[in-house]
Amino acid sequence: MVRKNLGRRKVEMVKMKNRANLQVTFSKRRSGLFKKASELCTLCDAQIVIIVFSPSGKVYSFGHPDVNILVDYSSGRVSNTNLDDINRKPFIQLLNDRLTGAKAGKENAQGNKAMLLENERESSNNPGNWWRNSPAELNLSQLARMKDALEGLIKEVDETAPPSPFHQTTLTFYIATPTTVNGVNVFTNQGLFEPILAFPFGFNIMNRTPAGYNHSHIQNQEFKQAHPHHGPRYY
Amino acid sequence: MVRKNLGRRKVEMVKMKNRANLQVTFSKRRSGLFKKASELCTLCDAQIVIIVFSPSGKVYSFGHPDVNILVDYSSGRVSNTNLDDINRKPFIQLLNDRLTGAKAGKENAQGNKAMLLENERESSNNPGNWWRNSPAELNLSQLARMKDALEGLIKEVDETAPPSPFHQTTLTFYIATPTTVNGVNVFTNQGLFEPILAFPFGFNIMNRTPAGYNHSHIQNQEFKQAHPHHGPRYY
DNA sequence: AACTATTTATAAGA
DNA sequence: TTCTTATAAATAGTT
Repeated sequence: MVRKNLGRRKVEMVKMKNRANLQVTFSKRRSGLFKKASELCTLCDAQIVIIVFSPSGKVYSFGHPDVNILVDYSSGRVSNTNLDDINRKPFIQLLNDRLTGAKAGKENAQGNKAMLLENERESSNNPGNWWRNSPAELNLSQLARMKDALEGLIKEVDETAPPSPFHQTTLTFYIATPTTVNGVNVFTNQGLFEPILAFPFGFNIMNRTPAGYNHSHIQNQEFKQAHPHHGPRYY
Repeated sequence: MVRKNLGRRKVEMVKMKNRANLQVTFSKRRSGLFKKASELCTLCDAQIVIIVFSPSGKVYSFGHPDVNILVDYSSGRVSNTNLDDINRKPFIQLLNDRLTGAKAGKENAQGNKAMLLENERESSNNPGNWWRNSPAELNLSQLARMKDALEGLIKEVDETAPPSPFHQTTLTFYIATPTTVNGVNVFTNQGLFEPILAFPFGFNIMNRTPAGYNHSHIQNQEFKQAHPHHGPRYY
């Protein structure tokens, strides 16, 4: 009987020449890498961050429990893995607080940021705070509002922060993309709009799959028309 | 004939209960993860950063071409992958310049940092600048000096930087560990002492395998006596 | 750290 | 892309 298929073949560890093959291999192996990371997190209770730049400059990331861990360790106490430790309120949480305050102010026309910050814990349980819900619950309108909120936060930070070699005006936000690839839950970012890094990293927020939407959604013609700014590749 | 070995067995995707098993699985799979990343870099010309926190709080990292890429992208132009772009001199390079100057000043008792900074390019070719050599060429005495230099840099940054919510006084440095695990060249960090992140990240530099030394070296009794600050596990 | 029987990943081809 | 298949590679449990 004749073999239909030669099967997997050994591949030499050098840069692939065939561009089409390289693209497909990149995609498969990136997926495999993230799956391995996911398994390591699950089996061994590890916390992992991965950032991958494709040769064409696209950015892919994996984070568990979420990419915010990079910042949560800013206290210098790596061994402290208790993310709920209130004494270790990280930089990013402060940013998110401000975003919460700013956004709530807009929404409710109350505008008292200080008060809203104090009430942060309560307000996070407020159903009006849609941006704290799971990504799957967001619709396109909400995404647009979230983008506004993020841009407002970036502007606010720019205007507030003093000049310093340590300060950069660009903040990068990562919108969690709970995508399922090959039936595997690969991306484990739980946050809704967690920055990858507090330090500027700079890729365009709108080149990501919006939270709550996966690849299939984006392939949808209706989505494409509503979101022409989205490029051809999303995760 | 009797089987010597039951072979690999399927494992349920939940946190492992047995602590000893978890530790060995963590080690094996982390190694595998880094190998996969290394292959993806080689085959597809990708650039990857991985940071892994073990459940016990230890930190392991992988970076190709080096972890500095996180900072090199601070210009916000992710698509520009040309690390040699002289117009995009990153934050970390500035830090390294200062370290170069400070160290050279100490070494040569000349102390004119500004001048040394201007001469940075030349001086990097100076055989006296041992810290620019490949990690394999470093000995323990040099490592100790490097540690001093790094600590000096951190102090200098602390004293110079203005207070800001964006500034933290802790800088974290990663000493490249060109370790070979199971015959696989897993760590590809080329830099000698590249920070993982410009943003504070804070794990103790001396909990890493010193550059130029691998696991076997560290197991050595002589090394242990010279470096009691090194914990039981090094990569 | 080594050993194998297995599971898992994946290169090609469709 | 996504599916299939045969093979390469990773690894769980053992020693």
